Amino acid sequence: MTDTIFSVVTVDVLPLTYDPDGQVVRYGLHRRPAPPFEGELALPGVVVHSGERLEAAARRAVDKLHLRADPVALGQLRTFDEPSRDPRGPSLSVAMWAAYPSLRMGEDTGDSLWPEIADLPALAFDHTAIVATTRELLPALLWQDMPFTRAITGERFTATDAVAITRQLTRHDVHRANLNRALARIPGLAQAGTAPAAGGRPPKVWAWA
Amino acid sequence: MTDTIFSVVTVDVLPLTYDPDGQVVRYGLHRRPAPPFEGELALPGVVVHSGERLEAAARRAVDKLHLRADPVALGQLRTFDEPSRDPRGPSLSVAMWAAYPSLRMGEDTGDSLWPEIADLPALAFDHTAIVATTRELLPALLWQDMPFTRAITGERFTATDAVAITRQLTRHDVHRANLNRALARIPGLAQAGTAPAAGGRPPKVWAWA
DNA sequence: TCAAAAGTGTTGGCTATACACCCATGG
DNA sequence: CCATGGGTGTATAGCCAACACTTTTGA
Repeated sequence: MTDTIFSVVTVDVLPLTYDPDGQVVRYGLHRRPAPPFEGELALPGVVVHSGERLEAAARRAVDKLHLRADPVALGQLRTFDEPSRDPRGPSLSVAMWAAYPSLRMGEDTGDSLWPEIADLPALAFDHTAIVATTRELLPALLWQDMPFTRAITGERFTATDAVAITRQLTRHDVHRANLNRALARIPGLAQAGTAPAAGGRPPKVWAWA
Repeated sequence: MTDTIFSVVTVDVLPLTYDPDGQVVRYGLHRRPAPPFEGELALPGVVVHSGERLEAAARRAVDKLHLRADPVALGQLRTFDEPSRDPRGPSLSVAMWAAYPSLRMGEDTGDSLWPEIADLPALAFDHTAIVATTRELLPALLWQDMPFTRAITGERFTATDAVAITRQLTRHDVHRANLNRALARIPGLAQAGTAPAAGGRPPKVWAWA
């Protein structure tokens, strides 16, 4: 083996989900069961097998979260190449997003951890930097990349959900009225009645075609 | 060697340059000197060494163009993972852009080929698809990603150059007046007199800080 | 009937677009 | 002094942010 010619490539996944109860966008972590960084928090990642598709590797990676649910959609973010990112030796890491249907925290999430997207604890490897960098890419995807958006929102969502998702991913406020008008211009999105509300006017429901 | 754990990773580079004489944006190709695809046109690419930075690999790759000039700036585009993209076996390819100062065609380009960005001949490997996909990412970089933009335009450029670059990268028309106003709002860009013209009013010169 | 939550309407400002017109140069 | 190419000004439309106001529900 000419060891300079073969590389270790990992896929590190940013699992995302929107929790409509708390109206919070969260990302998934697990505690590493083995060295290096045993016991520390990390994004789910695997070494990519030769010939394996990145999406297939990402699906293997998220198995580490031990969820019953599967990601609805996956996509590429960017590739990290800092040679010292893994103490075991040089590796490349392709960062990908994986959007899940809404998960009931605790009940559906097992031993995985789901901090809010605004929170960033210290993580294993260079995962703190990966989260910091890649979550800045998400505003460009929301309401622009439809597979991503549709997977995050789910098939039906209220205008209030849309406001919450937008505010958390873009980190600045949106006005409900203006967002509703923006949603009306998105092809494939249509109004579908209203949703029951707790103590207020029932919000508009948007549904994907 | 556990052959499923190590991957072949290549960097394939989209070398870009703006030719102010013809006012054309071009990308660089070379004829492959060896199998596979011997004699066919291809993007310059190399196998990434273990522990090598992607930018370093990209700089090695563009050596295949045999240019005297070096790229002014480089950046990542996306990663291609189709397993059959190379007949020698599965590999990943990280596509990167590399922006060159303006090159006099023929004189500065040696045996490399520089088609206009709108042209896409049949290329070796999956390079036709790589060019087709990645050139769609360039409109998002122009006038947004300053290292990219500055490297493409060079330190000084006329308003006419700006129109030509924009039209070719975005594939739709811009009006000179409006583009000039947009440029005026870009931090770091300032007017710097005018350039000699051939048979018309001398165009405004823009210069980077 | 009130508070809470959300929809609707309206305004002002900004940006984009298109066009008309004016200006500087070379021949 | 004319053709050429480029700058400048302006009108219009569209979009966006902000805010006031109205509507719908549950208590």
